[in-house]
Amino acid sequence: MKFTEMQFKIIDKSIDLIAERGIQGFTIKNLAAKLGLTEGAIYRHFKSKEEILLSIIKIFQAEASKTLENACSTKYPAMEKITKIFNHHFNFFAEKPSVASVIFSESIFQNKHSLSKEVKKLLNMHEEALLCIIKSGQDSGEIINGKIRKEELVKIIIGSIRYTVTKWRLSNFKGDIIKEGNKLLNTVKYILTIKMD
Amino acid sequence: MKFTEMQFKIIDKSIDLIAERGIQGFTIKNLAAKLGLTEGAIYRHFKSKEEILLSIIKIFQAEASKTLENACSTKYPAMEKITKIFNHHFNFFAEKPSVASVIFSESIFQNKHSLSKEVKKLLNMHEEALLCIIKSGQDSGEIINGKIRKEELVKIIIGSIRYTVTKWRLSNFKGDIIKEGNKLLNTVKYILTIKMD
Amino acid sequence: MKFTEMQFKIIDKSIDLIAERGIQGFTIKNLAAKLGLTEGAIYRHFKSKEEILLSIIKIFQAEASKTLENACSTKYPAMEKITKIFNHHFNFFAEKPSVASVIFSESIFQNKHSLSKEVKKLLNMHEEALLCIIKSGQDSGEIINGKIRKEELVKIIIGSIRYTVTKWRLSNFKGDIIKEGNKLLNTVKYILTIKMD
Amino acid sequence: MKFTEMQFKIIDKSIDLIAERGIQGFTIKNLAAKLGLTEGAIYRHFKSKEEILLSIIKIFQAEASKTLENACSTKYPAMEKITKIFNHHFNFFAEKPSVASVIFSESIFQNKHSLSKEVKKLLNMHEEALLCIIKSGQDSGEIINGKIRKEELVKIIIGSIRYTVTKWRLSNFKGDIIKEGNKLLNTVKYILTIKMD
DNA sequence: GATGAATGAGAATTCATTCAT
DNA sequence: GATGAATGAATTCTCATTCAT
Repeated sequence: MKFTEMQFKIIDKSIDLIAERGIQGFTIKNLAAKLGLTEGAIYRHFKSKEEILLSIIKIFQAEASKTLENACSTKYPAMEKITKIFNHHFNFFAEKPSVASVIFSESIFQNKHSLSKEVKKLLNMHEEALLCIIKSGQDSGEIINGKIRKEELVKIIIGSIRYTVTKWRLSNFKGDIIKEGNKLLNTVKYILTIKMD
Repeated sequence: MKFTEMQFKIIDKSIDLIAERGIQGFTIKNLAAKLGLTEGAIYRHFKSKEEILLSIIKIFQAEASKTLENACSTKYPAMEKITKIFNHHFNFFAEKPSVASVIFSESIFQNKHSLSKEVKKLLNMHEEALLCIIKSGQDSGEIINGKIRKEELVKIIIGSIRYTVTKWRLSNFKGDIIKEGNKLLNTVKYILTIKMD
Repeated sequence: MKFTEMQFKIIDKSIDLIAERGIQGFTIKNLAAKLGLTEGAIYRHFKSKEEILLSIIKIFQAEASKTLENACSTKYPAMEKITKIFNHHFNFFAEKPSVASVIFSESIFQNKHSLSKEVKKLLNMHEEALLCIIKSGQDSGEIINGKIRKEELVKIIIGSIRYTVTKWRLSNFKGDIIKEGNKLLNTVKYILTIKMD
Repeated sequence: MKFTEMQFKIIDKSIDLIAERGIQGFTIKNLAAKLGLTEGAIYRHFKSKEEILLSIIKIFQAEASKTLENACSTKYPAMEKITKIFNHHFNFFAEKPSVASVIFSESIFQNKHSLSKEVKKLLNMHEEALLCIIKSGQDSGEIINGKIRKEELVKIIIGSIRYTVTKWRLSNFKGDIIKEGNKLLNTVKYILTIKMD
């Protein structure tokens, strides 16, 4: 997946546009206006609108794999790894709120099979990374909560992150999302390390 | 908010249609076909497409308020209340998977301010009910986890429910969502009742 | 041309509606709303929308022929007859401004041949009556202006009345149209009676 | 108000279309057919149907101001100016009968406030030019009719022109409108120069 | 690479009219 | 007489895409 500079620009503006006006506002006309181009020009860089959407997901995937790839294999303590993931995500959203608007809106990509397939892949990447981290933490004795299955922990972690960001988005990005992320991180850490009776 | 029989039918088919084909597939033409009517006929029952979407949210709200209204005021134990909410939701989704496709897809309604306003209201209703239940549980000593702020608990509970359902939807409703709900419920119960050190 | 009470009511409201919203706002739906009826009900009284328009012209024609019929045959002085016509018209418009909006808007009826034919008839009725009056006035020596052909006088009289009313309408019926009518009448009288050199 | 060549073409055909079939026949579909284009193509040149109508009036205004602008300021005799105006208008209508169908049909533009506002402006332009000419003629002694107020003279002149053209239009442009215009001009000249007693 | 114009399909909505009740 | 629901055609406008220049 190599993109030209112009393609990156188009993807970027597409994300902004979707964030602002929803999938229904994501039209070639609107996109061209945002880019200061004519509609035809966009087709020099992408052969269809669907390909732009696909590229958005691919970018997200690439971004995610950069962060997650070594998530499990490295030897850092599990808690440190989780902290890193939290920080990375919330910092990223704080910097690019429009991404936050798009990345958790799977319904946007629901239309075409080719798109929703990739969305699922993206979701699974995160799940697997988290699962692996938790497992390694359990193995090392760092995560001592044994009553809760790791699959449930993953649901809770990903779910609460998603919901926190979704709420932030629905409030038009009011409030400090990084602070919110930290609060959530502490809670998650606490849950992961509570002693069994 | 009183709806005629026909309006209910239209709303119902609209939810199905959105579930199947996304908002982009939610066209008056498709809807009319699903209803076995002509396009014009729909406008005798709703004055615009937006009004149909609004009505969907209103129905969700009405449904929610029926379940949540007494959530806090009644004297049942908090755990019982939470169990009830979990059961109600997951049973509902199991019965009407298309609702699950729509209700957590806020981006569908992002287009128009009038719609997103109502979506936020719906979200807040659930938050407030849960907050109230947790608070009452904490007051009664039932929920003994004092280290975690109730706002964080709410995020975790709602977030994990939403994510569980979202995943189920993305898998095309494969698997037993009720069983998934129960597993999640147990985890949540466990988290709520862990002793502090 | 006999109309039932309800038909009169429909015609009346139709004129109002056209006056308010133009021909394009003259829809069965709007008309039904104005009448406090359903759309279907109107078809009990008129078999088509075109028939309503036709009836409007017929009413205008009937009204006109009542005023003009004896215009020429009676023995009153020409000036008195003209005064009467002026007064009658301007009083009528003052009372029913919406008629003023419709009666000089031939383009409204331009659509269908059956309509525009009747409009022409209405116009001719007025022309002939005036022509006849002027001729009788010239014969009796009352109208002494011999340099101007009576056809030109008719154009001037009808044209200036129409224009006066059109301007009044475009100003949203502001100002005293009866006073305007009197000023115009005096001018016309003056023109009709100026001595040749 | 600069128009592209294509915009001019569209405006031109729009005038023709309205002349032929009334505003109710002035549909984008009909217009596109007349232009040999698809409906969508029109929207590359005008952003709405209303904008086309607005442009028609603007063109009329521009045309009028070209003719009227110097109407008063130049030093030619008043009669000559009036003659010029008459000739210009009647020649124009003779050449483009469809314009005659549209320009005096204010009710066509009655629908939208933005349109009727401009129609009034157009009317006022003509009134003011004529008023100014008559005043200058009275000052110079050329127009010696002192008994008739200049406002009434304007009504008579404009009204009779309008009516003459309207009748010609209703007769489907039969007869020689230029000859009609000349007859009217002579009459007007006569009225303007009759001696007071 | 980009523009401007065009296309053809399809969007939401409105319309006059019909008809069973 | 009137209602409410429906129809089918038409309306304005938008869309993704194409292509000559």
